[in-house]
Amino acid sequence: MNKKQERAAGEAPPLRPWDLPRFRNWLAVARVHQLWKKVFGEAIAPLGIQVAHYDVLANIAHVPGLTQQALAEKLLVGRSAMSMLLPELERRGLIERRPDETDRRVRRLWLTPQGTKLTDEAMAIHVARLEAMMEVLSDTECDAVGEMMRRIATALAR
Amino acid sequence: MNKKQERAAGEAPPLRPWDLPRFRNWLAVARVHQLWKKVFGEAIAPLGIQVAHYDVLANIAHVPGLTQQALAEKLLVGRSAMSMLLPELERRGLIERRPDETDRRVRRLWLTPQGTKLTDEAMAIHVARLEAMMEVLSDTECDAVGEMMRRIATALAR
DNA sequence: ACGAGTATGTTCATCCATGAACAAAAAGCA
DNA sequence: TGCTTTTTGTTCATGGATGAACATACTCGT
Repeated sequence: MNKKQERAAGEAPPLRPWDLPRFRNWLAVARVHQLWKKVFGEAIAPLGIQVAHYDVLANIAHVPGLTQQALAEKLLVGRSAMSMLLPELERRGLIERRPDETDRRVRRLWLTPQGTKLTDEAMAIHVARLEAMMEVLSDTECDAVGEMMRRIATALAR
Repeated sequence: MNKKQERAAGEAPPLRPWDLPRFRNWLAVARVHQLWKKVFGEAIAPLGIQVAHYDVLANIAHVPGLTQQALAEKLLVGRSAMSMLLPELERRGLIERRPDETDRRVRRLWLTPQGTKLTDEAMAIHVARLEAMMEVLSDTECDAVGEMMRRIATALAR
């Protein structure tokens, strides 16, 4: 007997994502990503910052003198989000926005000593938690995941 | 010569996430997830729904009669988010909220015929896009990713 | 059966992110 | 040089998600 409900002739049965093995696998990816954001957010909350703040600080630490535009692209958010977020970090003395010397439109981002200190602490928490999470994968497994994800990313951004 | 900046003796050099291979690999995971959400959101926009709506509809299609609580847990959001979202879907005639017969607190969720039709269309788009995205992985590769992600998820939810 | 504790759903104030509209500055082009 | 187009950043109205406080209803232990 057919487990599916009756359906008029010629009408294709609806495709359900849960029927596909690929979907179940993708679901696991999405779930891990969501869980990580929650776990990491709670881990850095004691420092008085949120994940969005950390992403900004860490990227400035990685590429000092970044422009707001470049930062927004890295973070896959709109420029306006930076215009809302950065003044807060500046007010708290964590970052500095200095005008570019040749292009008067752009404001380049730098960490203050205080911001550097906080970012170092946050990054330490970050790497510790990340290592703990990825501990269940061997190095080769982890690299394999990264390689496949990069393959997917380039396919998606076509 | 040491590329790192001078540092007082006894002070550990700060750990930067970008130094770790595992971080680069994880970054690829996060990037793919963000990209997917954007791409899929644009794909179902013509149907007049957003990803959050789709997640609700698809989960009701998968488990008809779901409670709001169970749905919120599946989606990793708070119960209040459902209280805000579901009335809108009900107003548009896509879902129905019927009280449970024995427990008068819970409201169980069902798709209307109209909602079923829309969800079928959305799920078709979903699986098509998903297959297109995962096309660059072989079946065994895809399964391997899923298995590793499930391993990480259980480690995270400890 | 009674009361304390627990579970479900709603409301509300608040916070973030978005995207359109805008101003200022730079780049391209005749 | 002038004029248009593009780029960078800001402002603002909007919408979505959150978590605390609340009301209602169920459960468990006695």
